[in-house]
Amino acid sequence: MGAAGIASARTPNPVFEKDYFRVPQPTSFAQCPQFFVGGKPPAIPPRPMQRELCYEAFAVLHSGETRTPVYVAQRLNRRVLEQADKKRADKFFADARLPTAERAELEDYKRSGYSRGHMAPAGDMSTPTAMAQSFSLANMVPQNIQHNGGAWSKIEQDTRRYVLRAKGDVYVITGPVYTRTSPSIGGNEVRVPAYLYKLVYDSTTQRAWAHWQANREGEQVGAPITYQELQKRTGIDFSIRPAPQH
DNA sequence: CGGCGGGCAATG
DNA sequence: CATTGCCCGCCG
Repeated sequence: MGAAGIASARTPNPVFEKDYFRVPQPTSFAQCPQFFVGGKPPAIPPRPMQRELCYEAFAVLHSGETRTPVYVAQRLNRRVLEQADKKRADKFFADARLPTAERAELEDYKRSGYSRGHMAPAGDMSTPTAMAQSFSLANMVPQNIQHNGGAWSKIEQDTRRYVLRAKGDVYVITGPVYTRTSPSIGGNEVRVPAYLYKLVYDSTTQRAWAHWQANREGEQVGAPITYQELQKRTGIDFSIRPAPQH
C-alpha cells in the first residue's frame, strides 16, 4: 500500500501532480514495510516531531527539529533499476503532508550556498511518479555543492552498479548526521548535516557495508565502514543482522 | 574531450 | 511556473 497511501485519493495522471501532497495524509511505516529488511524499520531514539512518510519508491522518517529526513529507506533490485526513468524532473517541492512548522521550504535552500541533496537519489527512480516524489524536500538535506556532484554522486552510481549485478533485493538506508555545532540555513533553520551515510545490505549474500562522508568540499570516496561501526557512529540500531564480515 | 548526472539561476 | 542555458566533477 505504499503508493496507495499517497496517491489513492487521486491517481489518474501518471505524471507528477503537486497536489498529490496538497491534502496532508498521515502515513506510517506500517503502510510501506516493503522498504525495510524483514519489514522492520530502524530503531530510533524517540524525538519530538518525528513523522513516518511513505512514498511510492522509498520511505522517510522525517524530523521537524532539523526539517530534514532522519533516514530514508529503499529496496532496490536489478529489475527496478533497469526500468529507471532516464528523464530527470527537477521539480523540488515542500511536502504538504508535513505541518509548516516542521518542514523545509524552497526558500530555505535558495541562495543558501548549499544544494538540495537527495537521500533517495533521483537516478534510482523507475517511474515518473516515483521520480517526482523524490524531489520532496522531505527527502533532502542541505549538502555541500561540490560534494553532492562529486564523491556523493559517485557513491550513488557505484551503489546502482552493485544493485544491477546483485541477484536479489538490496536494501539501502541513507541519512544525515549532525553535531552540536552543525549550522542551519534559511528562515526555518534547516539543519546542515556534518556527515552523510549510506548503508547497503544485500539480502542475498546478507552482507552489509556503509559509506561515510563528511558533508564538505574536497571529501573523497573512501573505504566503506562496517555495519557495526555505522551503528556506533550514528547511535541507530538499523535492525539488520548481516552475516559476519571477513 | 564529450557525455552524463549532480545541481543552479535567469528569463519570459 | 515552465523553459532554457549554464556550472561542476567524473568517467569512458
